[in-house]
Amino acid sequence: MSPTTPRKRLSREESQAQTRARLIDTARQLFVTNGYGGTSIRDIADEAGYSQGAFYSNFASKEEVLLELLRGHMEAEAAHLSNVIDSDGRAPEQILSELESWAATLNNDADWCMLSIELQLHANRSPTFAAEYQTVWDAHRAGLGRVVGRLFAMLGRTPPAEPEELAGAFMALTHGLALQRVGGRPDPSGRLILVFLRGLIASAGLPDAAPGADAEQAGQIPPYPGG
Amino acid sequence: MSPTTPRKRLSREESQAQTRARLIDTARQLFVTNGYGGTSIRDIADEAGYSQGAFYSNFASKEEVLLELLRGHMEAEAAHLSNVIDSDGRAPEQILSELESWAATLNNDADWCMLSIELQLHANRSPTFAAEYQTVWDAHRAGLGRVVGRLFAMLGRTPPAEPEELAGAFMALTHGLALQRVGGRPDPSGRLILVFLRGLIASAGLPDAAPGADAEQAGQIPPYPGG
Amino acid sequence: MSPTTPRKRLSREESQAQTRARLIDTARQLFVTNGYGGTSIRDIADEAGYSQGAFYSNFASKEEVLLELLRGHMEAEAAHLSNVIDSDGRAPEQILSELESWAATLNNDADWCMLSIELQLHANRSPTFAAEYQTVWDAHRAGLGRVVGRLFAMLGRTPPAEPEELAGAFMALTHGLALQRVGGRPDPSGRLILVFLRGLIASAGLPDAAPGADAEQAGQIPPYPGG
Amino acid sequence: MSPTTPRKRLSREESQAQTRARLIDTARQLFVTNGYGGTSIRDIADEAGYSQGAFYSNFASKEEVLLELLRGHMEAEAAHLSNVIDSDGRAPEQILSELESWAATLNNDADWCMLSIELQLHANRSPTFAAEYQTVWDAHRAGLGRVVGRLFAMLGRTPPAEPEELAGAFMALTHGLALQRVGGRPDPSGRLILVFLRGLIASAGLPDAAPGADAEQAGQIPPYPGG
DNA sequence: TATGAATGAGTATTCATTCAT
DNA sequence: AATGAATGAATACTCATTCAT
Repeated sequence: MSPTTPRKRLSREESQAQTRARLIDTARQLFVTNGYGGTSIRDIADEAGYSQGAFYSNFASKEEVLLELLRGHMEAEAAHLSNVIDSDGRAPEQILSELESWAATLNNDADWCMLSIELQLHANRSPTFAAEYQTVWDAHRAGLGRVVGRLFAMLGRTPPAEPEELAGAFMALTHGLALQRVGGRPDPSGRLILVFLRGLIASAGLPDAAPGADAEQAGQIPPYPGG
Repeated sequence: MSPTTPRKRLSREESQAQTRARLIDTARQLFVTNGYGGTSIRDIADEAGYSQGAFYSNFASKEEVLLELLRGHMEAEAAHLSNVIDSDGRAPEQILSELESWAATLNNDADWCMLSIELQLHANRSPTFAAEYQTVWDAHRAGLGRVVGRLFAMLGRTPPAEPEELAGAFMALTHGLALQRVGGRPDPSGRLILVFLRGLIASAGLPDAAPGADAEQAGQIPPYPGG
Repeated sequence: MSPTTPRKRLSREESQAQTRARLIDTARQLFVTNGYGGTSIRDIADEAGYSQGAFYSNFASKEEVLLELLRGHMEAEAAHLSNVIDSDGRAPEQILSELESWAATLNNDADWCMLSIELQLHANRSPTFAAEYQTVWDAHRAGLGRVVGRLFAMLGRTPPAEPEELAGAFMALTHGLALQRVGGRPDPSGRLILVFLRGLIASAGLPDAAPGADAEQAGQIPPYPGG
Repeated sequence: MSPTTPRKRLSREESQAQTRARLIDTARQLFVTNGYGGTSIRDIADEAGYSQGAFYSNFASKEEVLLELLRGHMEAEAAHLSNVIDSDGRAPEQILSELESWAATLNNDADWCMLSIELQLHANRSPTFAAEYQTVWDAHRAGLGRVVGRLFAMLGRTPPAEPEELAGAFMALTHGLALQRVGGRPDPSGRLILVFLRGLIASAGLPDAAPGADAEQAGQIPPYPGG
C-alpha cells in the first residue's frame, strides 16, 4: 500500500504462495478426515478450488504434500516445546502447569493427532517417507524427553524409565486416545494424560532418600532400577 | 451324515469353512501389513489361493471381512480377559503377574494392535461399521475396566480415574506404542505399560488412611478426587 | 452341434477368446495407424467395443499386446518362409517366382511393415521388449537368410555378402519403402525389391569360372571377397 | 548498432538466436532418442536449460520444432548432395568413391536416420506436416536421383529403374538398416549399401551392346525394360 | 523475451463388484 | 460354492498449451 511497496508487485509470488498454502491446508483436513489413502489428489484440488495440474505444479507427488505437512507438524511441535523447555529457573509447579495447559490443548487438537497417526502409518509403508519421518519423530521425542527429564530433576526424583521413552509413551497415549474419540462422547484425553503423569511422579524414587517407600505402596512391582 | 457318505458331506462343509477361514486369515495379515485401504480383494483372494468370486461367495463386501475380523478380535480379547477376571480370591500379586504376562504378550502382538488401529480408523470413516465396532469396543473396555477396578480394590486403593477410563487409556497406550514400532529397534511396549500401571497404583489414594501422602510426594498435583 | 460337442459348452471359452482376438486385432490396426505411443488403451477398448477393464483382464499391460502382436507377426512370417524353404529340389526359377509373389504381397502388406517398424522402434526404447523382440527378429532373419543362401547355391553363385546380412538388408529395404508410402501415389516396393535382387545375382561371382567378369562390368568396385 | 552499444544490441539478438538454436538441438537429440511422441516440451526446455515459456516464445507448437528440424535436415542433405552433383567432368571412379565415402558416413549418422524416420512417421499422421514434408522429401529424392542418373550415364549403362526410384530405394535401405541397429552389434549399413549399388550397376544393361548378358547369368529374371 | 503457475484433457493402471457359467 | 471375464468409476500422474507477470 505504501509507495515503496506497491501491492501489485508481490501479487504473483503471493498468489503462488496462497495456492500452495491452500492446497496444503486442504490436504491436511482431508488426510485427517479420510486418511492419506482415502484422499485423492482430485479431492484435494477440487476442495481447494484448483485443477489437479495446479497440485502438481506445487508438489511432485502425493507423498510430498505429506512431507510438507510433516515439516509443518514438526515446527508446530517444536514451537510448543520451546515454551516449556526455555523455562529455566522456573518452579516445578510452573512446568506442571505448562504441561497441564498442553494436555488441555490436546482436547482441541484431535486433528493434529490424527494427522500424526496418518504420518506414522504411512511411514510404516513407504520406506522413502519413513526415513524423513523418523528424523522428525526422533527429534520431537528427544525434545519432549528433555522436558520430562527436567521436570523429574526439579522434583528431585528419578524417572521410572528413560525420559525419552516416557516421552514416546505419552505421545503414544495421546495418539491412542485420539483414535478412540467418537463424535458425541466427551473426550477425557487431557485429564487422563495428567493422571498418568501424576502416577509416574508418584512412583518415581527419591534418589537419596529411601527409594523403596513408594514401591512398597505399589505392591509387589519393583521400581525402575536404572536412570 | 448317511452311512454311505459320512465323510463327503462333512468334507464339503468343511471345505467351505476352510475357504472362509483362509480368506479371513489372509485378509487379516494383509490388512495389518498394508492397511484396509491398501489391500484389494484380488490381493486377498490371490494370496489365499482362491478366485475373487470365491471371496464374494463368502462375504458380501470388503467391509464384511473386516466385520468378521472384528468379531474374531472381540472373542480373542474376551478370552484373554476371562483368564484374569475369573481369578476370584486370588492375591493381588497374582493379578499383577497376570497383567505382567499380558503386557509381555503385547511385544509379540503387534499384529493385533495394528489390526485394532485399522478397525478404529475404519470406524471413524464408515458409519455402518462404526455402530458394530462401538459395541465390541465398549464391551471390551468394560471388561478390562472390571479387571482394573478389581485390582485396585484388592490393593485397597482408590483408582485415580474411572476404571473404564483407565482401561481405555491402557489400550490407547498399547496402540500408540504399536504405531511407533520401527523394524530394527527394540520394542519397549510391555515394559512401559507396566511402568505406567505401577505409577497409577503408586498415586492411588488409600481410601481411609491419609490420602495426601502420595500427592505430597508428587508435588502440587492434587489426587483424583472421586471414584 | 453334435451330441458330444454341444455348442453351449464352448460358449464361455469361445467368447473369451473372441474378446481377446478382437482386442488384439483392434490394437494392431491402431498401432499401424497411430503408432504404439499414439494409441491409448482407451482407444483400443473403445474401438473393439469393450471396457478398459476388459483389456486388463486379457493383457497385463500395454506392452503385452505388442508382444502378442510380435508373436503373431513371427508366426505369419515363419509360415511365409516355410513355403519357400521347403521347396527342396525345385528349380531356381521356381524359387524366384516364389520370391516374386512374396514381393508382390508386400504391396498389400503395408500394415505388417508399419507394425514391424513400430515393433523395432519400441524395441529401441524398452529393454524389456527388446530382448523378446531380438529373438524373433534373429530367427526370422536367419530363416530368410537360408532362403537367400539356397537361391544363390542353386544358381551356382557366391552371394556378395553373408546371406543373413542380405536378408536383413531386404527387410530393411522393405520397411524403408513402406515408410515412404504416401496415400495416392503408386507403391513401387515389390518391383524395386526384385530389381535389387536381380542386381545382387548379377553381381554375384561364379565360384569356379572367371569371377572377375561381372566386377569388371561394374566398374572399379571390387566384388564381395568372402563367402 | 550505435557506436556506444555495438555489442549489446547484437548480443541480445545473438542470445535469442542461441536460445532458439539450443532448443532445436536439444529437441533433435531427444526426438532421436525417445521419438517425437515420447518427448515432451518440458523435456526439451529442461534439457536445454530453459523454461517451457521460452520454448513457446520461439515456437508456436511442438510440431513447429519438428518443421524446423525438417528444414535443417533438408539443408544438410542438400549440401551433402551438391558435393557429388557439382562434380562435372569427373570420372565414374570419383563419383563412386564419393558415394562410398557417403555410405561410410551413414555408419556414424544413425541419428540423422532416426530423425528422418520420425519425420516420416509424423508425416504419415499429421496432414499439416505431411505437405511440408513431402516437398522436402521430393526435392531430396530428385537430387539424389540426379546423382544416380549421372552415375549410370557415365558408366554408359541403362539404370534398371527410374533413377529417382532407385534414389528412394537407397534411402529406404538406409533408414531400414538404421532401424535394425542394436547397441553392441556392428553396423554393416555402409558396406551393404555399396553391395546393393554394385549389384544395380552389374545388372544394368549396356544400351547398345548385348544387353542380355547379365540377365542370362541372373537366371530367368528379365531386365528392367524401360528408362 | 522469458518465466513458470495453472489449466483441462489425457495416460496407464487398479479396484470393488457383477454375473454367466 | 466357486470361477474369472467384464464393468465402470476411480487413481496418481503427464502433457501441450495459455497467460499474467
